[in-house]
Amino acid sequence: MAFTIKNSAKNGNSTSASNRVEVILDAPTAAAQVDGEAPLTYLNKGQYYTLSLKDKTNTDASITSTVVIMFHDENYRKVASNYWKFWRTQQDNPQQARAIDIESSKSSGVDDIEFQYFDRIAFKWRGAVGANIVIRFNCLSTDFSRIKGVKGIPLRLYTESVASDRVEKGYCRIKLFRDKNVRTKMMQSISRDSWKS
Amino acid sequence: MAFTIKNSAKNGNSTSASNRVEVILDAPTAAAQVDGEAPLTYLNKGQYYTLSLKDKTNTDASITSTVVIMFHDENYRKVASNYWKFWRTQQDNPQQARAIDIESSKSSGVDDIEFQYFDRIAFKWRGAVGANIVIRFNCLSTDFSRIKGVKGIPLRLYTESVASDRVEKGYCRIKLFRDKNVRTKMMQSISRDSWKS
DNA sequence: AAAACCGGTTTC
DNA sequence: GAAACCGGTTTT
Repeated sequence: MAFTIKNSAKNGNSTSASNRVEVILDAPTAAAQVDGEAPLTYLNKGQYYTLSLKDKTNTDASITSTVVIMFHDENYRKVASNYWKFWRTQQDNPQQARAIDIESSKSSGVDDIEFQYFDRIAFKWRGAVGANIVIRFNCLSTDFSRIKGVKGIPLRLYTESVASDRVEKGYCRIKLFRDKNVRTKMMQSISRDSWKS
Repeated sequence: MAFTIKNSAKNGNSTSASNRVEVILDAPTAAAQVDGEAPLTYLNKGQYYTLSLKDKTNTDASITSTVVIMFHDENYRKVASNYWKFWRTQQDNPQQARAIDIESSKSSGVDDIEFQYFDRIAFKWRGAVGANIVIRFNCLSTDFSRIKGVKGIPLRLYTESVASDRVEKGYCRIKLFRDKNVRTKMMQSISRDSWKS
């Protein structure tokens, strides 16, 4: 029952009119709401999700991509280091805690995976082949405060791909929940094209 | 709309059949439930409550009483220090954090108030006069775990009074909530005699 | 897997 | 002050 959130052609501040790299988050249980804001995809902490990358031009070149988990709202991003610092203290092993992980054995088409930072994964792939990475998140949208009973903070799954000296950016607005299962409570409708460039 | 929870004659392991010291918790908004367990009184963190002490024999002697906030269940009391240690780390000033406080200016008939420990108050009063102490709790029943969504731990308001070389003990099962207002949600019935000796 | 529970928070 | 919201937890 997989369903995909596609990289839409809708453009933000990119210099080119169309995107060469297409990113798709395969979120089996995700749904999206419209609050008048960006669509929201619900994901579960610890669960595996596949992120597919394709070069629409099929050029046989090496592309370097970085996948980052960050706060969606600008106000939160301004003081992100404080939130992550708090998150870190709540983890079992603050030193080696990672907010996002890649499952190499389930991923394909990727090379030179780097875990330089706790909040991102960098890797290379070939445009003619494409890449499928299986990722997992180790944080909850409610992990950034000890206050009980409050709404979780919307996060952003952000990608940056460098192909032929050109940088393409894209992101998806997500919320991370605790449940291992589908969070049926708030499932409402299925939306596409929530991946923005 | 004050209502009182009286020190019942019901006896546990006291050596005497009746109690000389009567303790009454004046809990304006409290209610009690019967789970087949001890009655439970709901209190609000930060709110003032009056505890009255009387010498039923009206003897004009000095009585030393101690009021303690502790865990009601034995299993929790066994590892109480761990819970309180955690609670302490969550407080603004772990060093001088107190779980229970007395408002001296509103209290009457008390002398030599001692704050030797964070979880108790000791003081002297005269049997012929009685004492009214106004106390306040600085902890929540949910403060002993960072897990969100779980039930709060039942606590115990415990008193120990020394009069004429005789020690009288009593307690009341309570739960401390956040609300500054009445927690009408779970108010069900009014019960008396929930103060056990 | 679904529904109820829990209690702090927010809204009305 | 009452009711709805929120999401982690527990129960069924």
